[in-house]
Amino acid sequence: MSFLSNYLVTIIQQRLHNHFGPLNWWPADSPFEVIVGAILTQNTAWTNVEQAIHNLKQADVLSPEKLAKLPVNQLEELIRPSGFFRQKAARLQNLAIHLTEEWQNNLDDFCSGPLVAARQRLLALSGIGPETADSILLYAAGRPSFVVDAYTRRIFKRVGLLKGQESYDEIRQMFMQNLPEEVQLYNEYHAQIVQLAKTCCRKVKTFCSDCPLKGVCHHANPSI
DNA sequence: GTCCAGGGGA
DNA sequence: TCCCCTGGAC
Repeated sequence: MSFLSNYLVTIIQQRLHNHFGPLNWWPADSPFEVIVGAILTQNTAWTNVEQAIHNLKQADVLSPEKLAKLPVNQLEELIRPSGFFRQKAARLQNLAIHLTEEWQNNLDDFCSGPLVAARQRLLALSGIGPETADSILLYAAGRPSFVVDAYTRRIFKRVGLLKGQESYDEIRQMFMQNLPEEVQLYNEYHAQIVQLAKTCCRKVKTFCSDCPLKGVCHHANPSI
């Protein structure tokens, strides 16, 4: 990996941290709630997910045992605000049944072992792709697996570090090969990326003049 | 009222 | 490539 990638990946994290301060993700009361949130937030704004999780708490079904037993049409109604509610209800229930039947609801065991193996175990489940798997590993299990999302792609393409055709795993490797393997660093970095994407580095209406990456990013100043 | 943002599967 | 869906912005 080039010196330039290493320099940019590192300095961007520092800039974002200085600008936003520590963000202390993931906002949840338990590891299982993180897992549920990771599935519900697929292709969905977090505000919609909050309502769905609120509904699950109100109904007192936010545990693998209860989600496994809940009639799926009831689950669909509870999570409806998060969108794509039919597929997400099936995904959640499938995961809850898997955890209950194969892992005795022991999330530590489920996410333990070599990182590659734990990641494969997650990816084998229906409805868990790379981003959801890495979110669960990082934010529910506290394991050093960098999360890549649409925001990461957008920001680092604008910065000039990505062309746009890279695969998920290539981008993940770019971060992991250029950063020390620290859970807290991965945790904060992804949170900072999301924060930047929601404030300055939005999809269409950008606010480059307010951006903490001014001077580093091609988008704000194509002459760099 | 229309549009927009946003992962995974087939 | 297309389908799955919502709340919020405009």
